[in-house]
Amino acid sequence: MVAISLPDGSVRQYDGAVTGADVAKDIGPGLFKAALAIKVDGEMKDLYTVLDRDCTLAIVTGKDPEGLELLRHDAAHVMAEAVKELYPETQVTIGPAIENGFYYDFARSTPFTPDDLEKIEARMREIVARDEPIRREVWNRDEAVKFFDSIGEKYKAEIIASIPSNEDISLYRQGEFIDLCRGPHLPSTARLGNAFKLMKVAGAYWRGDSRNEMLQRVYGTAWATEKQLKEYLHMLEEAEKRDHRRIGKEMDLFHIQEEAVGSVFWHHKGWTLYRTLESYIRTRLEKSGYQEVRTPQLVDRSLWEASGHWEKFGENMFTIDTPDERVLAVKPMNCPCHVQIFRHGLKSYRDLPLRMAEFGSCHRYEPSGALHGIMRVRAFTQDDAHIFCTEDQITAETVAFCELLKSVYKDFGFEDVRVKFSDRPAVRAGSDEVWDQAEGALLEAAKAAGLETTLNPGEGAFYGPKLEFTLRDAIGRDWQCGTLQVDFVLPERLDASYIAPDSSRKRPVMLHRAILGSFERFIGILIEHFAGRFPMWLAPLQVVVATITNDADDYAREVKAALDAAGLRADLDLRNEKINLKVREHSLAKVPVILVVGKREGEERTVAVRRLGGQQQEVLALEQAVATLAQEAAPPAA
RNA sequence: GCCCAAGUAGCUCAGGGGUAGAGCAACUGAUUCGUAAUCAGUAGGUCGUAGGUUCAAAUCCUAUCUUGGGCACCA
Repeated sequence: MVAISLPDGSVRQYDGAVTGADVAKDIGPGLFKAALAIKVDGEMKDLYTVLDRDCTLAIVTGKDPEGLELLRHDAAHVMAEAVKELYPETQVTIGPAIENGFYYDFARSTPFTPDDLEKIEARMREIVARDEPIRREVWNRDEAVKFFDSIGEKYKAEIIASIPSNEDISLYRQGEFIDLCRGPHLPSTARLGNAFKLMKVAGAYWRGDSRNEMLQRVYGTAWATEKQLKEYLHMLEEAEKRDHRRIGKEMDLFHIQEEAVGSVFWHHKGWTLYRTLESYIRTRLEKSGYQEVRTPQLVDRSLWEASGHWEKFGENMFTIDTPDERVLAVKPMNCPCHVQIFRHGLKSYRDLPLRMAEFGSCHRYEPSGALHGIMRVRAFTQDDAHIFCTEDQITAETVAFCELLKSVYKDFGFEDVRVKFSDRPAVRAGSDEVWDQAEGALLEAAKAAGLETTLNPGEGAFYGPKLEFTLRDAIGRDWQCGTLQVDFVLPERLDASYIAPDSSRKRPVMLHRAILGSFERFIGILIEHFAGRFPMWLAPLQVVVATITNDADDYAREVKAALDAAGLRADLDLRNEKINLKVREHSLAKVPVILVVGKREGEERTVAVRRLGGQQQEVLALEQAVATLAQEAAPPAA
């Protein structure tokens, strides 16, 4: 007897061993049809796994997250099968499920064309229609290596060869195609359905190493239903509409051109946004006990040699040979310069913690392929600061920083921030005791600040662990903005010290920290986050006064003057055009407020307030409207 | 840096060996009009750059730059 407990609490008894498929069929033909796999005692298994002892069982369908992942994984396998049928000389490598879809890396001398993608996709649908059973086989490792070698799949053979030789491995066979895979898989190719689409081809290095050969990666998306697929494609279209590069152009915020690759030309509107952001964060820093400084752009190589940047970061630095035969570097970071200010004059423990902030303009020679709009550039400005403190102060300073960061993000409407904790890398400076303390303090402080962190093992800086705060852009890409790094190394290398209570000289600890990250990236994220419809306080142009007829011109000028006097960023539209056109144009330009004035408003000294996206207007007395708008336009920190 | 794709009017895009096209924007004129497109007319381009093939190149070839999507990178 085999007793199988189902998620609803019921138990089914069977005389002997059954498969998951039998149980599903037993429960109902609808469920059997939808069944993709099973979960036995919490573990994902093939639908046709034999159940010969008591267990808990859940039938997994496309509605379950695990089922969807399975579906995507199978889509990758079906794609590989299609490719092998169409282009037998191609070697297969790996093909996992990823967020929203899947990919498969192929090795072949000629790259796939967009045309090939269509053919592959069509063949995939044929394979689905063929309804090929997908079955698991267990092989001996060495035989599997031999087998894949014999059919010319040297990448597969290499993967299997890296598995310990005493382990058996599982292969999955569907039609003529056989692939190494841990599984589980769908029972047959028909279960994949047709809610998938191949998206793009891209190069990808074998085993993710740029020293290896480049493979052809084909990306696809796959869903449980056609409706979900459609929704996803629609979401991508919407995301494209809020791409910061598109909106930056539409709203006349900035541009980038060939002669200054990786650097932003800020137009007046974009620069207004930039200045608003800068002034906001400056106020926040001042209120949090930071001192703002300004350090040089060009610094002699000797300082970078002393700090270690010349050796560790040299490839990313712009350098200049001067007529007097010196070599200067355009600063890629502010930290060494900040240490110079710290070193200037004797510091006492009473001066600590010393929080030194700079809106430091930095240049880094980023690889050409890394550049991306204004999100990843070669010239950028950080809201950078270094906190010089004692080891005892690390926790308190970290908590205070996290609080400040959360509060700043909240002011922009970012509530769900991903935080990664990067711990000690293999190559590092400092003793294990120091690392224990630094990591412990950082983790404890993150917890105290109410942050949930995911571990990013071995990704810390060579001088200390770090917290990375990431925000997600319109199309799901994560961008690191804020950071906090604990550094015991630079104070040592650049000989920073303070006088302790016992009048001995001690090394301070440096906390490198940024909230926005870079203004360029953060503004890019803001543009996408708000789709260009900025809240009043950030909007480059806050109010447009639009007239209905020229009779209202004089009054409109008065209204504009009142707005100017209240410190609002306002424009005047006196053109001889219909109000419909004016409303349309300023709405498309995403101006938060349009004040419509006609003859009536002039006589009554009122304005008709029309808010972006709103259908109705509100008629207010001029003074009242200006006061209300001025209040709305105040930055959160003021 | 590597793989693929794309660069045509201010913007969005069509054209694919035989004198360069559309819509919107711009400009000119008319229209003075109550909340997302008033009408008419005019002007606008070394087809990314440099070579080559050809009687003839935006179109084919080569190189190069830039952009986009990935990969690698991101102290």
